[in-house]
Amino acid sequence: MHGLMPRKLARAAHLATAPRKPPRVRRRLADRREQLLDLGRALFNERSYDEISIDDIAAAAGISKGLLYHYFPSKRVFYVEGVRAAAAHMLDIVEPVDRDLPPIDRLRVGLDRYLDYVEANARAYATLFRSGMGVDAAVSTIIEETRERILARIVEGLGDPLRVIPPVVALVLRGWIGMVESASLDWLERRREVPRDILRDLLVTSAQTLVVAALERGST
Amino acid sequence: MHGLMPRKLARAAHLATAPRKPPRVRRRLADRREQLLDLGRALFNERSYDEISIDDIAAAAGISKGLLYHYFPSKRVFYVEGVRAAAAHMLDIVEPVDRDLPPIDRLRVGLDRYLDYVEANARAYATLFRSGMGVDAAVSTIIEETRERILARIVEGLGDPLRVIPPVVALVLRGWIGMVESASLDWLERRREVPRDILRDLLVTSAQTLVVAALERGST
DNA sequence: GCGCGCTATTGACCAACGTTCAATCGATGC
DNA sequence: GCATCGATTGAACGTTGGTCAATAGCGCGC
Repeated sequence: MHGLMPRKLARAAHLATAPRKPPRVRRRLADRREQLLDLGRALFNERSYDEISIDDIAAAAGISKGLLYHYFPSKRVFYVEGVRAAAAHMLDIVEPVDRDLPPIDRLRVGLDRYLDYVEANARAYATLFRSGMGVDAAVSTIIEETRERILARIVEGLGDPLRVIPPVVALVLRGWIGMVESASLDWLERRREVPRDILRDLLVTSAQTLVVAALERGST
Repeated sequence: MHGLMPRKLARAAHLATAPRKPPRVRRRLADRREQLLDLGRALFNERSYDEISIDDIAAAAGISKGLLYHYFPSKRVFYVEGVRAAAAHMLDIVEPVDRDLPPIDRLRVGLDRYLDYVEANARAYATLFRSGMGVDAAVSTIIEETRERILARIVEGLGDPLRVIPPVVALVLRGWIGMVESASLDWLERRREVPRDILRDLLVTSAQTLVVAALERGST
């Protein structure tokens, strides 16, 4: 597919009749970066990391392969940056829960927002959070940090009764987050069997019960 | 390291004095396959899928690159096959729980075995089960099947009281498995803070509490 | 309005990778 | 000993991630 036309001839043809080469479009740095990240998120939602080539990305973005390396030092970094953006996006959606609500209600509202996100970004959620981990250690780090931030919010919401969180409680809460994640993924495929409200309430009461159980077991 | 000696000379020398070209070693098919899978498991425990090249594997095994394709049709299949073996291995270790024990004890013993496995194969567990998912859809399938088989055993162990498992209970149990997995991974890095027995008991009582809560919420 | 510098953008290039295949060598049965 | 079968090799190929010098669009000073 390469040598159909001798070099000189090709160049001559180009200069003579101008075979409709699409004009260069210049963009601001931040613009392009964001456009590329958005595109990356879209692409990586449909196929996995190594099923998508740099050429695919460049073609889909309508730019040359080399330009990608002007914005990202490597494909890995590009991917990781996309994951980071997605994680931040999720945290943004789940974030703003009224500080005045009682702890349980805060948890319930937070979980509702979380499920909103999961439903709206089903594939993104599944591929980025569940499937992305193997690609790069940095991705695991991002996911762990995201979990830790969620944990921090919950603990903060727990508020008064516990000045210092015993390690057992932290452990159980981390486990609970894992439970939320896998139950959500599961629920995505079985939405017909279990209504969303039930799932949400179940997760809330699970958190309560688990913390209580942990306190009984762990502190004594 | 290759061109120190002109070709013809090298060949002549070979015919004359035999410059110690390592002799071919022939192996039975099953042997080699197993050897290669073991090696793969070892390698993939240390570095991720695309950090390890076919050449690396071949070199580590002391065979030529081409031979790998005599046993496995592709690198992906090779990797997936390794994951499958690891999953089977885990199920084998956790499997044989006395059928006569009361449900709770069965769960406790099973969890103990599970933690045995997790401790013994820490890195393998983390990389294969946590990080492997992104590489191939087949890996996700394997992991899901493994979870489903564990779930089936637990449900079977639940025994009499429930003839038919309500979807809510199944959902919660799947969530619980997710909790076990992430709590285990977490615990691996915090073993000093939380003793193993506490974790195990915590998970057992979690299961109990969760099922009870699910039955209360879901059936009514 | 004009050139000039800055940099976004390109396309050709490279090394490395996964994969294929004809040729070879070793053991095994006759 | 010889033929046969299959394990084993090494060279080759197409594709991929990544590099680089050259180019062309844009904003700035004049």
